Amino acid sequence: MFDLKSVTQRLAAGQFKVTRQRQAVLSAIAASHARLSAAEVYTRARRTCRDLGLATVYRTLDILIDIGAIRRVHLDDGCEGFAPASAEHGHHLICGHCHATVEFEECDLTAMLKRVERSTGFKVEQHWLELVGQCPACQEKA
Amino acid sequence: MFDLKSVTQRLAAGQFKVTRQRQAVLSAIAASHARLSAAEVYTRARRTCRDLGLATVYRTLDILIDIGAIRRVHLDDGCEGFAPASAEHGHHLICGHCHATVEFEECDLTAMLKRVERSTGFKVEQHWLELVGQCPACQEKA
DNA sequence: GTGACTGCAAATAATTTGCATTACA
DNA sequence: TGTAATGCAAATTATTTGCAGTCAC
Repeated sequence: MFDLKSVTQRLAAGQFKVTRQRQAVLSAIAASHARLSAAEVYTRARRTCRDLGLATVYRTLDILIDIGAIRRVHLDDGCEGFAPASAEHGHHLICGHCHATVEFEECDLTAMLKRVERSTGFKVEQHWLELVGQCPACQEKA
Repeated sequence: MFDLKSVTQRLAAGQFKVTRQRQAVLSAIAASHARLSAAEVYTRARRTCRDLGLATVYRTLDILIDIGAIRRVHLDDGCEGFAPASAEHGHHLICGHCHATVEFEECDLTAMLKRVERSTGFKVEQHWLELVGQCPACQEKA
């Protein structure tokens, strides 16, 4: 689970210090249930921590990815965004409208991967899967 | 199929002019069987067309995506790359070592998507899938 | 001929790095 | 207290845009 306490513990368990800035970044991501760009994380985290620098946000995001607390997602404009990662192996489903983000674990590509491996001779090592759609709330509004 | 002739025709069929520069970009991508970054396309296409500008490469790549001749892929460093797109609906399998790229069409996520839709309430509209592995040649070398 | 296309250089945007200072453990 | 972490500003990298000249049709 992505909850503040457990992530803070994981930070401390690593060789990482739990600073005011890191907590602010963490809370901003935890509070938002959408994928955020680095700039968005910066803006939100700054509400809690006035003197936060953008460089620190980038540095913190890297660490959070390292310890598996968040995951990179691909944005439509080519840049990268970040979303909380609860599951060990999960993927993200993102609302194309409001960017609400849900994580799902049911990802059984095994059969497909086998077939692709057989037909191409490649050995598949990792996969990158992201779904875009419309969340319940945005469906109602439409 | 991604073959020079058909893409050239598709260019002409649209309102696009078939210029020396566009042909160079096209040939560079066709010749390489790997995904390329914009800078790599530039370097390669320049061998054929000495006075090619990087801006033109970007402009051309956009057009090629529009007419469905190539597809964006996600690079490990966060930037974007480009790979030939033969099939209407295909995905890419990329060698993590030499970047050789193969397109595959066997992508039946239907069952999985149904399940995800049911459990999340989202309506899935598009999916982004990319596989990374090791190509036959690189497996032998290892 | 003429409007789309181009190169170049300058503008923007996204991210990273260097370094003197601060603050967690 | 010692060292990792920080803010800021400058550096780097990726991409886009403006514009005068050029070329495909």
